[in-house]
Amino acid sequence: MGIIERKEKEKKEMRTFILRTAMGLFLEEGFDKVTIRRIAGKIEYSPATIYLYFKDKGEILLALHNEGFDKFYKKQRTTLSEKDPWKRLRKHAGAYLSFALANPEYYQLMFIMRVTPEEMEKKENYAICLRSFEFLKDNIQECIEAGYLPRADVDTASFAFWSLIHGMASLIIRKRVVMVPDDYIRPVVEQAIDFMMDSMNRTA
Amino acid sequence: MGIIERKEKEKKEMRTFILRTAMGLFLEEGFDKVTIRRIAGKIEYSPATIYLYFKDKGEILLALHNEGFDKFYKKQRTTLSEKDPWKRLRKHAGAYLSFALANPEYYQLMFIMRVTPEEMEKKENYAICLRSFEFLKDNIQECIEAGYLPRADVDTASFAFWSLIHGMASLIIRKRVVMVPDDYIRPVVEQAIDFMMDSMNRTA
Amino acid sequence: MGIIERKEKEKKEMRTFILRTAMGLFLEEGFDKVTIRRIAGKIEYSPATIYLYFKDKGEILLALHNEGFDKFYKKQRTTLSEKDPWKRLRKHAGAYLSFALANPEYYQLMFIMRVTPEEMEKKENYAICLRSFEFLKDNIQECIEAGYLPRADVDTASFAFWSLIHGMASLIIRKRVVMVPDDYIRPVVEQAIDFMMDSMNRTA
Amino acid sequence: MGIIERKEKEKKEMRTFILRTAMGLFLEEGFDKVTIRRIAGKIEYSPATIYLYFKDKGEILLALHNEGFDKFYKKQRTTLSEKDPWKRLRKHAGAYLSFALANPEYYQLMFIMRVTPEEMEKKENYAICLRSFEFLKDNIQECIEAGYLPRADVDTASFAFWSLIHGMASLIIRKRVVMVPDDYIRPVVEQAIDFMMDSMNRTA
DNA sequence: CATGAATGAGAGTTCATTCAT
DNA sequence: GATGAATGAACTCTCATTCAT
Repeated sequence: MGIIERKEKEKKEMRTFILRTAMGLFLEEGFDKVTIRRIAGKIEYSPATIYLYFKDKGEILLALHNEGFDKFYKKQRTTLSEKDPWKRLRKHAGAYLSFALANPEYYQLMFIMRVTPEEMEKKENYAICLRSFEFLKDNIQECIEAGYLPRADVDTASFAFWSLIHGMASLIIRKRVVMVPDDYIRPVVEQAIDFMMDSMNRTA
Repeated sequence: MGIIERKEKEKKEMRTFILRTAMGLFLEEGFDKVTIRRIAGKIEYSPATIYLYFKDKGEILLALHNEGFDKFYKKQRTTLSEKDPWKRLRKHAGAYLSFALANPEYYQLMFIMRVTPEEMEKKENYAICLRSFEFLKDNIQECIEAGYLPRADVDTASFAFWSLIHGMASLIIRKRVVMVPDDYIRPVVEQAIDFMMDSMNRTA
Repeated sequence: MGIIERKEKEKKEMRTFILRTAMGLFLEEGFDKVTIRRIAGKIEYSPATIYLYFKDKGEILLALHNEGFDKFYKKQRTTLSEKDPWKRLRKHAGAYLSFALANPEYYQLMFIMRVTPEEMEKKENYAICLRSFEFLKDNIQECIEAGYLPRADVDTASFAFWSLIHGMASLIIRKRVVMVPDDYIRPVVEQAIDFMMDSMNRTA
Repeated sequence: MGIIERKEKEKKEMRTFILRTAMGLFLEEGFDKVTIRRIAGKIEYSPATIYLYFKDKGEILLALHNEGFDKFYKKQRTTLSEKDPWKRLRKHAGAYLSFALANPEYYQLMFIMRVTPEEMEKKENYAICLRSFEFLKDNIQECIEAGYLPRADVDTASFAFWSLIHGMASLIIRKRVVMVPDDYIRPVVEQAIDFMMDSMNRTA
């Protein structure tokens, strides 16, 4: 079935093309400049064409959202090179923030944007999100097993840890850290992580 | 001049009425349904009337933003009844989250919404934001002075603490805590705070 | 009837105040920024107050139009100091253009702005306009009688002369003389007048 | 590609349709009744449709402005059939006024309307205007070379001549020639031209 | 005399989406 | 598969004007 396969491949390529363009707009002009018309204009197709590849605008955003989680998960997995779970967790925190600050548009789609009840109540949509959370939780579980984080409950610690780093990421992305000049933000972040992790690790 | 006073009062009431209505729309339908027309429609006035009370849409949002910070600051100050700084900090965290979860629309305007460079980056606008942060910082400074949080730097600890609680609040408001059923969220939050605070407090 | 007189005087003063303010807006911000609201705002009265002194916006513009003609007529009469009718006509041309270029807003109201059929079909409105035209015509009549402008018909010559200077004034005011840099316009104007007048005066 | 051609033709026709409608409104109701909505209403399309053919309102006005200059230039060139430059100049004056009085809306756009600094002061926009002026200037240059207009400077004479005929045209269009009944205006105009041209031509 | 309050009408513009071709 | 053409429904905002007080 070479023909069918090729057709499918072409369809995928077009979808990718559209997504790349949408992302470009996102980056260059901000969220509310991502409109069907603008995407169509940029790829030099008609707006109607977009609808051959995506049901509606929401589907485009969802695809980007999922794409973001894929990229993110890949980034998370790079921490696996570190064998010591505690050091790995530290690395994880750094990688999380690097991802968020380097890809703020993805990060917004993934963790900040309002989700409509319908969209996100479907399991298939947040499964991808859970996968990343589970990855973090596994790391924390290992830390507990290795004796770091004495007395910590894995669910509680995971939620707390995630909240901490998401809190930093989202405050920075949404420009609420007005008390720190832009150039100093990264060191401040690192210190905050170190402080919190030192605190949590009673064995230190 | 009773008349003048009454007129002023009425004007204020109308402003309040508009703000309340905007807030209602915010809650019921989400941010981008908050339009001048819809507000006008809901209060059964003409759109033009809104402009008698507010310069433009930005002014309405800014007013709500500031209103939010006022309410928030009041809530923060209720913690002052607790004299022990460490217990007060714990109370502070609880109050923060209570405010955020009880007033998610305010919270979004205050800490989550994208800010346009011009409008909200003016010092007069984030002064009100800084005031709340300073309040937290003072609490943490007192904790340090009282011997809690040994070796913590006040700026680092303040940023970390804020990030932690903002992280929880914003993940919940934006419905990203899919792994916890709604009814269990509050206890999970409390446990996470306890876990983190216990960790930080080496004297415990 | 001192009271009635004073009342009338006050009414006139207010009208004048409004007109001055309207003219100021005209000058500073251009024609379409002259709105009832803006005038009211500038004089720190309510828009409704304006309507106590003027029937509607048209009446304000008409008043300014007439005011312009008064100023203009005064300027025209300054040429009377010149006894030789030909020299006086030359002076007249210069004075006309000086007025137009120094008071472009008045000039627009007087000679360029579209007039609604109703407004201008009333004799009382263009009587003031005719007066100025008659003044020019008288000057030209005297030129003819003095032997300048041989064979010229006074009506034809008056219309031609007026057209010439109005043409220059309006082209300049409406920025159509793109081939001449702003600084050179006045000399070009003077040369054009001299050229035309020399031509017309066969006795020269 | 017959299809593409036809599509292009249809697009052009629609643009023309819109322009014609705008022009109709201009004539019937005056400049400030020319709104996107009214145009749309008249052609029984939605306002949004207009934007498929024109970027914005300015583009429509600019198109009409340029269209006017094209028509005008064509009219100017009809004078070339006259070989004697002096007779041709006389014909030019007549053609100018005929154009202005037969197409007052075009004339207003071209020579009377206020131009916004940005839009119309761009060279590409007044190039078309200069072309027409140059055509007049060439005619006058030839007159000078042929011995008419002795001692006239070509720039001065061109500006003076243009001012004269524009003066007549704009005074008539803007209804300032209240001293002449409408039916007599054309003859008055012709006499004025004759008078002025006779005057200028010392060889007569 | 003055005005606060209100509005109907309307401006230009943009969007997601549809559908016949 | 692709699109040109179209639109309904919004949007923010401004204006001249009215009228009860």
